[in-house]
Amino acid sequence: METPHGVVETPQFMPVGTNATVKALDPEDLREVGATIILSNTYHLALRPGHERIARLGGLHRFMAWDRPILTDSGGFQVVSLGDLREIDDDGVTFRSHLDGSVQRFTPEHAIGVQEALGSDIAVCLDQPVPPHASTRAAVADATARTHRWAERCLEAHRRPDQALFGIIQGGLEPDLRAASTAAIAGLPFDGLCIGGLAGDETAAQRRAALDVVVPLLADDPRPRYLMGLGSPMDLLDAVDAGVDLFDSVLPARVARNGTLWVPEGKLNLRNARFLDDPSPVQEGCRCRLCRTFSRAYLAHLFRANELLAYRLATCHNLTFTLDFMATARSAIAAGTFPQLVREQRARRTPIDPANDGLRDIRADTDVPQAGVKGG
RNA sequence: GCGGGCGCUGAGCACUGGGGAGCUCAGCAGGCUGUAAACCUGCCGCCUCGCGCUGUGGUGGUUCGACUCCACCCGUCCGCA
Repeated sequence: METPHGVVETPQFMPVGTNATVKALDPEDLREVGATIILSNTYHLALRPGHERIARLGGLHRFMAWDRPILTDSGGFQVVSLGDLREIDDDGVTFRSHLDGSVQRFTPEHAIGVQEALGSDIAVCLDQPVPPHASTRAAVADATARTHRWAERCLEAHRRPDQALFGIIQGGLEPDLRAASTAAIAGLPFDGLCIGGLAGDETAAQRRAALDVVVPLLADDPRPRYLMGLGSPMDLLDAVDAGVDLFDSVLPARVARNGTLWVPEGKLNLRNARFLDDPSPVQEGCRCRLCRTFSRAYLAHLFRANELLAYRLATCHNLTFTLDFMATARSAIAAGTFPQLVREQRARRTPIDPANDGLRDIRADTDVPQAGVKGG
């Protein structure tokens, strides 16, 4: 995928930097973990520090000192995540700011204007995502139709020729609505196609079923397919297998800040007492700055002491793990061994909760041979 | 020696003449998927896990009823001598 700030190999994962920062990391860290493109957020930056200010300061890339590609989310997700603070009508969304309670009006045109001011490589349409389970079919149909109308308005409003614009497919878990939404959005001259409304509380099987509706309809479509919000390794692999090119998620970074570290054998909660005397690295052989230098015992100590370094080191590790995992997938695709990789990884999925992220706690896994997914 | 404060839980602390295992921290686990998330949830006296048992320093007293009020003692802290 080519952008003004560089080429992005796919399938690819985008770390999330909502407030013009991937929490706890600086751009040098981001390069080191292997990020080639990151996501930032229209809604948050419009409220603070303000998109006009960022434009005056030279645009988002210069502002945050990140010279690689940036995709900006439209604020559509905040329609869901700030559910208590907003009202939707056909023209747009009225938010009560989560920062100061002030009233904020978001329309498709405004979302595009903000993103053009930010100067992201890829802008995204304002949409109305539907949580998979909390919605009736009528509500899904309604939100999806509105998303389509807004998509056309976003296209109409979009001016910058140096900025790509992605449309968003909705349709919930209803196969016919998904299919209709795919046709509607793919029928418009977007540069890429987002698949929204997943990565929520649906099961892995339900998500796969939805993807198996969308992707075949795009079989001859060269545009990138971007599943919004997906982030756990096994979920990513399933979605790549289904034919998705691009992902983003707060999960690896948030989970890291909250003490959970991903390793090939499972997940480690570094706040657990059992790591306090563990001199081994979080992941043997990992190239990240945590594993190169520090022990599990040290990281466990940092978390207990609420030391800021814990967040940086843990985030570096989980993002390295995730991005290397994607690199492994790309290599396997290039080598024609991707189906084997998928089989291998599926075999490792925990039998207790197949819908979980496929990472099992290694306490229950010490006698199981490792399949060994290693990136880099 | 005199005066005063305080005594239950790993620590700190609240409320209370009638139903007390209440809060914060620490501790022990779990969760987190287009970030209102360095956050949230559960547990945190004991057991056989049931709305079960025990528990407010000690001894007396007042009261129908005392963790609560009174007296003395013990411990501890502060002030004065």
